[in-house]
Amino acid sequence: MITNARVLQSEFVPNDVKHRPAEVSHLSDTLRPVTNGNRPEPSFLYGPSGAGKTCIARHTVEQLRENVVDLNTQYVNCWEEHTAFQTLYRVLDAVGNTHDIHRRSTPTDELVQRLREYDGPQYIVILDEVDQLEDKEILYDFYRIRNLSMILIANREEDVFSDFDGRLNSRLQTCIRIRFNQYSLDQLVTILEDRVQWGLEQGAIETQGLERIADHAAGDARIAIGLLRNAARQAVQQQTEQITDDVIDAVVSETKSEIRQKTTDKLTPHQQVLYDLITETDRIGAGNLYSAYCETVEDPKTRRTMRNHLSKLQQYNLITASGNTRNRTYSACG
DNA sequence: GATCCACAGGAATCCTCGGGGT
DNA sequence: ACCCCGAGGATTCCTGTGGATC
Repeated sequence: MITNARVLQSEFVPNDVKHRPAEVSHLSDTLRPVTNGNRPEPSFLYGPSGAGKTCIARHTVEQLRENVVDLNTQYVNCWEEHTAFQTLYRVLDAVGNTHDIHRRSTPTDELVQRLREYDGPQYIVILDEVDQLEDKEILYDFYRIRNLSMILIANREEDVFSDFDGRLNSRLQTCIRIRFNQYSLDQLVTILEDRVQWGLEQGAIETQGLERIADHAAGDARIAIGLLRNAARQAVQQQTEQITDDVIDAVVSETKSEIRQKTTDKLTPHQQVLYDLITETDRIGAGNLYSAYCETVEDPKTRRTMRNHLSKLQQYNLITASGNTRNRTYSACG
C-alpha cells in the first residue's frame, strides 16, 4: 500500500509545486536579485496555517539553490528557537561561525557582531513563525547585515508588525507582502493526488475518497496530508488494499488531536496545566483559574507569571480571552 | 459621582543555571 | 575548587482600566 512514507509527511517539500503558482512566482521574482549577486528586499508571507507558506518558501529557496552557485540559506523555526540568542545562533550556524560559541557565556551582542562581519555570498534566511520571536529587535539587526535577506512567515500580519517600534516598522514596511488564502477543496485534492501518486500504490484511493479527506481538512493542507497518512496506515493494519470512507472517518479525530498535540507539546508543564484547566471548562475567569491552578500543581507560580503564560497561550492560538478587566474569561479555541 | 476591587500588563529586579576562567 | 558572567525565567512593584457598590 505505502510505497514512500516520506512524501506522506506534511513537512515534505516536493520538487514540483503545482498549486499556488501566483504566490510562487511572486516570491521568486522578489528573490531574483540573488541570481546577480544582489540583495533582495525582505518578504513576508502570511495567512492561515496549512496554507502552504512554509512549503512554498522552502521550495522557492531550494529552486534558487539549484540555479545559483554561490548562495547560503537557512531555515529557522522561531517557535523552537524563540529567543534572540537561539535564532542568531541558527543563522550564524549555517555560515559556519559557531564553533567557539557557548550557550551561556557568549553575549548576544557578540553574535550580532560576528554576523555583521559576514562577508560571504548572498544569504537567504527563512524565519518561520516569526510572531513567536520574543525580541523582534533582532529583525532590525538582520536587516542591517550585508548580503542577508529574510523571508518572514506568520499567520497574521498584525502579530508581527504591531509590536515593532517606528524605526523597525519604517524599514520593514517596504517588505514584499504575499498573502496566502486557505486552500479550496479542489486545490487540496490536487495536492493529495500528487502525494498519492508518489507515495501509495496505484488504486489505493479514489478521487472521491480524496474529496472526503479534503472536506474534513477544511482548507488546511497539513490536516489533509495527515489524514491521508493515517488512513493509509490504518488500511495497512486492516489489510485492505483500498482506503475506504469508513477508514477515513475513523482517523479524523485521532489525526486532528495528533496535530493539536504537536503544539501543546511545546508548552511548559505549567502552561500545560493552565491549558488543560481551560479546556475542561467552557469559560473561566482569572481568579477561579488561579485557584484551580494552585490546587493542581504542587509549586504554583505567581499570578503575574500565570498572566504571562496566558498571553503566551493566546499567542499560540490555543485560547481566547473575551471581556475586559473583571469580566474577562478565558476559553479554549477550536 | 467617589471609592473600591479584581484584573491586565509594563518595568525593574531577583534567582538559577551552566560553562569559562583562575 | 572556586568565583564570575550572561541569559532567561520568575517575582515584585507598579499604573491603568472598568464594573460594582455605596
